[in-house]
Formats: sequence, C-alpha cells, structure tokens
Amino acid sequence: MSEIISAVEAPAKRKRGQGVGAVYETLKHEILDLTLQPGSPIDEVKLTERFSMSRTPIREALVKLAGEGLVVTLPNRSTVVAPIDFQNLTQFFDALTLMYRVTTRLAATNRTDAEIARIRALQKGYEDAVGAKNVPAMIEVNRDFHAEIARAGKNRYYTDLFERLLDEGRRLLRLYYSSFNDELPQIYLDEHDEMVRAVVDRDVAAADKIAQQHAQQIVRQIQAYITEDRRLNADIAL
Amino acid sequence: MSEIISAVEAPAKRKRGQGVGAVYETLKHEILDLTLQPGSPIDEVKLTERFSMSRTPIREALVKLAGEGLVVTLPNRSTVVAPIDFQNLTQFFDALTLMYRVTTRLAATNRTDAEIARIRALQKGYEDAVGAKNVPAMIEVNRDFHAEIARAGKNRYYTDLFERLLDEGRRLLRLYYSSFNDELPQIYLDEHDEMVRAVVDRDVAAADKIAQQHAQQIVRQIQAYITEDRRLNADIAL
DNA sequence: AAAATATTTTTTGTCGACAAAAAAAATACA
DNA sequence: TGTATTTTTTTTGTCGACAAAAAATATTTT
Repeated sequence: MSEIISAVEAPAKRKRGQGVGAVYETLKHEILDLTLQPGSPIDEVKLTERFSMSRTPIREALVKLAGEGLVVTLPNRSTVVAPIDFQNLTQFFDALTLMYRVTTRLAATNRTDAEIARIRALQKGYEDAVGAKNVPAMIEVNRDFHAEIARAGKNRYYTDLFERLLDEGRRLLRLYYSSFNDELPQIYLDEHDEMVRAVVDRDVAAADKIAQQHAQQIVRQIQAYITEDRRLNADIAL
Repeated sequence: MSEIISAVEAPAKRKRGQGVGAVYETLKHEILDLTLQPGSPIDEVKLTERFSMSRTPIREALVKLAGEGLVVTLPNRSTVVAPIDFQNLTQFFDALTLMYRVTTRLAATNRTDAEIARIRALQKGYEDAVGAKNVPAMIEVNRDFHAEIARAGKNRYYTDLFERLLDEGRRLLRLYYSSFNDELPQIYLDEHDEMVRAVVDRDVAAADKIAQQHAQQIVRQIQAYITEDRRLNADIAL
C-alpha cells in the first residue's frame, strides 16, 4: 500500500461533502486490487489517521462499500474486507456468462459511434498492457473495456450487475496473477477484437456467440487456477 | 403514515447496534408502499424526532438505502425518495423479464421440498389477498412469492437483482392500485399455479415458458396503466 | 499447566455541537 | 412591480466525546 498521501486525503484540499466519496473510492480501489486483502479487518481509527478525518464519514463510506458487497459489516463487530466466495463460484460463473452475453448483445443493438471509439481506445490500452506485461493494468483495463461495452448497451440494471461481477472477477484474477511472469493467452486479445467487430457491425448473434465463448474462456481459466496443483510437499519422503 | 410509534422506534427498547437497521427497514418499507412518495424530500431532523435518535444512524440508514436505489443523495443536498424512472421502463421490463425466466428456471433445478412448501404457502397467501381484495397485501405477497422462487434457485446475483426489480415493480403497482375497486385478473393466479407446478416437477423448459408469459402479462399491464386515459375532465363541455 | 474468571483496553454505535452550504426571507434598487 | 442583493434561517457534513460491547490481558482456580 502506497504511503504517499494523495491530494484527496489531505483535509486542506478537501471540500465539504467530498469526504465520504474520497474514502469510498480509495478503499474500493484497494479492495479491488487486493491491497486490502480479502477477509482482513478494517480499522476505523487507523483510517481516521490516514485520511485525517473523523470516523463519521469513514463509517458512511464503509456502509456504501458494504452495499456493494466489497466489505462485510455486522453490528458491534469490525468491518472486514469481503472474502472471496470460493464455495459459490458456480453462481458467479453463471451470472458472469449471462451478463457477458446480455450486455454484448445490447451493445450491438444500442451503441453509438462515440462509444465505439471509447471501446476501441480501451482495447488499444489492453493491447499495450499485454505487450508491456503489466498485469495490474491488464486486469483493470479488461474490466473497463467490458464495462464500456455494457454501458453502450444502455440497460443500467445489467450494467450495474455486470460491473459488480467484473469487479469480483478482478479480485479473483489479482489473486492469481501475482507475478509478472504469467502469460496471458493471445486468445483474449483476439476475442476482444472479435467482440468489437460484432458490436461495430450491429451483429447481435455474433456478439452473443463471441461473448459466450469469451466468458467460457475466463471461467475455464479461473477454474484452472483454482484447481492448479500448488502442493509444495507432494514429493517429500514420509 | 401511522403515528403509532413502534417498539423498534422507542430508544428504551432499542439495543445498541440496532438503530441503523431499524430506520433502514422502516424507511424501506415506507418507500416501497409509497407512504414516502417518489421524489419527496427526506428531512433528517424530522426523522431524529420520529425515531428518537441522533442524525448519525439515520444518515447511515440513508446511505444504505441509497445503495439500493431507494433514495437519491447528492452532496450538501436533501436526500430524496427515488423517483420512478418512467423514461427508462424499457430497461426495467427487459431486465425483469430475463430475471423472471432465469430465477424460475433455476428454481426448477435447485429447489428443495421445504422451499416448495414455503412457495405454496405464499401462493395461498396470495389467493387469500386476492379473495379479500386486499391490494397492498396482494402486491406484497406477490413480491414475496417470486422472491422465494428466486431464492430456491440459489444464485444470489440473480436473487439480489430480481428482488430489487420486484421492489421497483411494487412501487409501480402501488401507484396504480390506489383504490380497492381494481380487479386483478384471474390469469395471475393461474400463472402462479402453473409456475409452482413447473418448479415442483423440475421442468426447466416449462418454468422458463410460464415465467416469460407471466412477465409479459405484468409488463403489458404496467404499460396499460401508464397509457390509460385518466383525464378526469376529458368529457366535459368546453 | 490448563481452564475459568476478572480486569483492562480497544473498538463500535451513537450523541450533540459546530460550521459550511443551501434555502428562505427580507430589503434595496430599477 | 419585478429583480437583485443581503440577511437570516435551515440543513448538511463532520467533529470529538461518551459509553456499550468486544477483545485482549491479567489473575485466580482447578
């Protein structure tokens, strides 16, 4: 975690009414990039020192984060960063796949040229991150790419749910991409390109097909990571 | 709005840590049954008097409600009860229909016998409310019936979204069922029965089909109400 | 030495106060 | 009379304090 205090954390620069939002954004970002580890306790008093503000706005930010499933609060107990729910990944995969399909289909129907430009810029950013082997950027831009497609679909219910699922996916991916040596399959880039093409061409069926294919890739990859044999002592003599 | 102060609103009975929750539940209920009208301002100070507590927990409850889209908060401005978004009903209908289908399908796959019993009890409650022409109860039990089906499907992402959509539907229906003279079509009861049967029989295709049919009915009815000619002076001589 | 109990410290939920921002009311000007 | 400006009042965001609840530590009992 960076010890540099950003401008939004210094009270001299903070306008009244912007406190809660600043804390919320900062903590959300740190939860998503696993700076704040799943299951770890959140210390309100430490946060008052860190953000130089009283506990009230910090608590309000935590209530907001709780509403998004990013932290877990119970009465009279420490708030904790939301654990990763390995037991119910099937639910996650099911919803993620459906949302990939639904949002990409809608984007093929409802997108504007400006949105296509933004989507393309994000895909370029994704290519750059892949080329640079910048894993955190790859994960973040990938999320933004798909979120932009969802927004182009113009159904806020789906966009909201999908963004939440993408954020959850971000945490999962960050758990496994812990070193810069991981290779990301070229197939992701290709599938993104294909997705863009379908959306540009307003080809709903193709959009649906590539979205489902892409989702399956991601699901398979996450599953592969979870089941990967990481036993260090499998061969020791007993 | 009832002026009777319930037990949870009296500080002598309220346990530490239960304040936010009590305010949240009460306000949520009042928003959903339109006691608190869409677009109306929320007066924090009045709520302190009403609930006999300070503004801090009331504000936290409002943050929570905002996270669920039930109120709208902006910095340095009064919180208002969420308006009904008539301009984007297409999005709502689309998502509602999909969630009816998805949750009912999953219920047909994943339900337990205990859940069937609960679903049946709710359907009975719905019948009773229809028989009694108790419109508020009808609207509320209908919501609970479908929410229970969703829970039987055991995917929390879908359940959460669906519950939110059902609540929104509740507000829409309450807007139109303002008198006890409205007749609710028998077709709703029949469709509920058919839904239960499909879920009991674990018939995914039938569940999907009846869910879609039911959703279309509801969408059509809401649309009919919105476009219904309710001008009170349409026939007066000028 | 382990378990149970008591005490102390820390953390959480809430309180009421202060002050910035917004809204309402009053006053001045054209 | 309508508009602009000023003043007053109200509301919102945050503060630091108090006390209940939980956690940690110390002491006593088995």
